[in-house]
Amino acid sequence: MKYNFKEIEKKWQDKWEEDGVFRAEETSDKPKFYGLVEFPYPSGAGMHVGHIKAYSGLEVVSRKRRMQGYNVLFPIGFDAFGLPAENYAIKTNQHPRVITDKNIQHFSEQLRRVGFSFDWSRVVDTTDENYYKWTQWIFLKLFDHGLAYRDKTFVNYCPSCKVVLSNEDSQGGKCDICHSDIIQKSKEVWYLRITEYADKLLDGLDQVDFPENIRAQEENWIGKSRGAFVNFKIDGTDEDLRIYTTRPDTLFGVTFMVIAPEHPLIDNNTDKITNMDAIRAYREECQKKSEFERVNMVKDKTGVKVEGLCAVNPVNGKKIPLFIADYVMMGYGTGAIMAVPGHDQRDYDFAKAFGLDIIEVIKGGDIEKEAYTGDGEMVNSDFLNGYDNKKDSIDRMIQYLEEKGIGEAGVQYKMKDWAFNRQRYWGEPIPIVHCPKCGMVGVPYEELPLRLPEVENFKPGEDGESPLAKIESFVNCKCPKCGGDAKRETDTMPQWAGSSWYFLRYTDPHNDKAFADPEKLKYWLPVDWYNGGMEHVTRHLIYSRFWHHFLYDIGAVPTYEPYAKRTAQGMVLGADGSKMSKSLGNVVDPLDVVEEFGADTLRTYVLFMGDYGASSPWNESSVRGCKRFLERILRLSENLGEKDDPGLESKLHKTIKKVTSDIEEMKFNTGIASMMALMNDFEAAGNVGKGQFMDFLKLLAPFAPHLAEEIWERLGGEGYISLAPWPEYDESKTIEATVEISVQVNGKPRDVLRIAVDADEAAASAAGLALSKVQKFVEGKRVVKTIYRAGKILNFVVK
RNA sequence: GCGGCCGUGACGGAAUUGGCAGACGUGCAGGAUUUAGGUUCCUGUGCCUUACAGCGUGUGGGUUCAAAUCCCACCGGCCGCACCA
Repeated sequence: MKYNFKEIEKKWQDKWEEDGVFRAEETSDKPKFYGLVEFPYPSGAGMHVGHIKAYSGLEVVSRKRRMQGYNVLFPIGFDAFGLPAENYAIKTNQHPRVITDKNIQHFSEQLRRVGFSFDWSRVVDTTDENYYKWTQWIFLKLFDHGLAYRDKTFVNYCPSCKVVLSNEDSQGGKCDICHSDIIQKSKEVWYLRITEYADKLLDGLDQVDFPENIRAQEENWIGKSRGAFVNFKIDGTDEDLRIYTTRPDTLFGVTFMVIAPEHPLIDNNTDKITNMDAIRAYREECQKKSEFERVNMVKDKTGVKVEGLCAVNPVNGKKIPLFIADYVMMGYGTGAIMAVPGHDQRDYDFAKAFGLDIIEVIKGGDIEKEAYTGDGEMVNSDFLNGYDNKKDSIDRMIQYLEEKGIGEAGVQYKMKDWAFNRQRYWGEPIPIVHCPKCGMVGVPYEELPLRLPEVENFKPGEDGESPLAKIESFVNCKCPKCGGDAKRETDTMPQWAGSSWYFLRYTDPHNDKAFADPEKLKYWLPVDWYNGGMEHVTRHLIYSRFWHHFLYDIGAVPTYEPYAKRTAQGMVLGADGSKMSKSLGNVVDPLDVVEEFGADTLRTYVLFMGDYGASSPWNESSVRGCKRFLERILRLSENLGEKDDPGLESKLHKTIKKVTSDIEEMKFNTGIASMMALMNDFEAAGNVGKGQFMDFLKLLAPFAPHLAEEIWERLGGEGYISLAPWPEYDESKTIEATVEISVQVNGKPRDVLRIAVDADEAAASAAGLALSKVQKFVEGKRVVKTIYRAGKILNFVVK
């Protein structure tokens, strides 16, 4: 019979839907499995084959777990707030709601046609007011606990999108949405105090199963360092210049100090500084430079000496010059450093450029040539002389600083507080009222959701002002506290708000009394396995862990960490090996593949194409190869024997074992390969039993479920194969009675020997020596040693 | 600079407690069936060879009976962060 995948796929998708086959059970005695994939942003472009690969991994795991008797929650939803929909709305003069609904519908249809086993009764949409009500609720909780605040500082601003971006959203100085250059702008915006959770976010990594690269990337992003704060006196003033250093051991090597161009020390001492003109000129230069040149990472050190002020090294009373330079950032530490040119390459470069002293305080390098950043014995360092810099000197120095009251141990983080705002329409309104009398007041919880008002024009204001600011009926309100006239906050939340807690909502998506029933949270959490993209590690993943830790602290969720295990899929590249993009014209539309080859082929191919965690290029011939595999299965199903072939028994059991473990390890490619190999054996044997074949079919079911259901039904299988018990393997049957082992002479393979797995050395050795190909190399020589590993190898060492 | 990782046929990729390198798929070559084939089936396919042998996992060393796998040095590539004090 012809492989009519269109008919088969439609038929089973409809049946699954009708019977609610993939609905998670509310109460169950089964063990639970919560598998989570990153819900998509429903763009106008529709789904990408990358989405298919991203979801197929846990799709297969979830299907297998169902067959293994788990109560599985495998949900899907839509992260639908965001700029693309809004920009499209502006362009086409439609409401973002209309566009978003259309896109969600389109995405849902595509996902259904691939046959994903999502529980469609639990779909969440972050733009639904019944959902964002709770996003606002969590924000208010953060606000009530002092973790949401406003501050006027320099912010990352995208002039093209006209929005303020967080550090996470402007990595590399580029806007994450449109890739324009980011500029620094002084503006008062909302922040979430994620830095308060830096240590908890680090500690939590010890409780979860994250791969090393993800863990390292998060640690790196949080960027914790240990060191000391030291106060340097500014000569002739009563001001202290406070610095942070990770190298208090080198304090005797300080020969100058550098502060960031924006450092307030300058503005506080304009009367004493004698070269303010030069300093102002340099400050301007730096502001202009930051956009273009900082991306290119200029190595040349520039700066200006601050004339009229000088600093005093607190450990030896030496007067040292002070500079402003843009290699020191206002945003890290205290915006000021002690410069140790002998042992820091940047300070060294600066010292060379400005002709400053370089003192060696650690032996081991040649400071005539370059800074020595290694470890060694202290010199020129008074009470530290002779000690090891690392082992003893850091602690001794910190102790000294603390005793004298001139400094103390401290830690710093690279991570900054989360700039939490967008000056746009299509986002959750921030539920805060600005009252002239009471200050910032949260919208009362019972008044949530604070709905997005209808507006005529979604365009943002020229100076980064939200479109909501123009809606007087929205802006003007009464203060919830005092009842007086007040104004609403008009910024909306960033894209990442809704996704920071969506996995909680899936446990109880229709609850209108709470974001989820505590009992249901207790049952389903933590997410057992979360798969998503590497690009979200320093954004969504860290943000949602932060929210979850906070919710845990206020008793709103039962687990400290939200995700027990995290994995990441690799990208699907274009056939030319480059990233799929419209401009390169190498984009593959998953629906085209479904039309031409079928959903089962697509699903099998995206998992077969390579290592799941790695990127690999699309290859249509290989897609065809996967389809051939499925066709062969269908053909063989029409030609089965009633009795099982005993010769295939061990091959079948080996394959069951392999596929069972490969799915858990996300080694889908080798799992599929082993099923292909079994099919080859089946065809070669020619008399596969129906029972054997049906076991094989169950292995196939998570990958190609439509075809598996169809054949299952034709063969008289009971119920849905999707819910049939996963085949068990018998360990004893995976071991064949005889094996082929390599027979080597001096480590070189010379022949193979079929022998009983448990043959002893004497028997193996005798049989091995009898082989003519082995004889040839042993003849006339003396066997000095025989190495035999049962079932693996036989090696004769001869002389 | 810091952190994570990789280097295997024409291609995607297997093989990692060290034990027959190249599973599986693609591609290619030859053959069969077919009016025809982006069908199906069979055979072959790391390199050099008629064969035997020899050589082969980025390069050079090392450990070992045995190395794609472990160690050292180097070369090349990918990803993330980055003048982070």
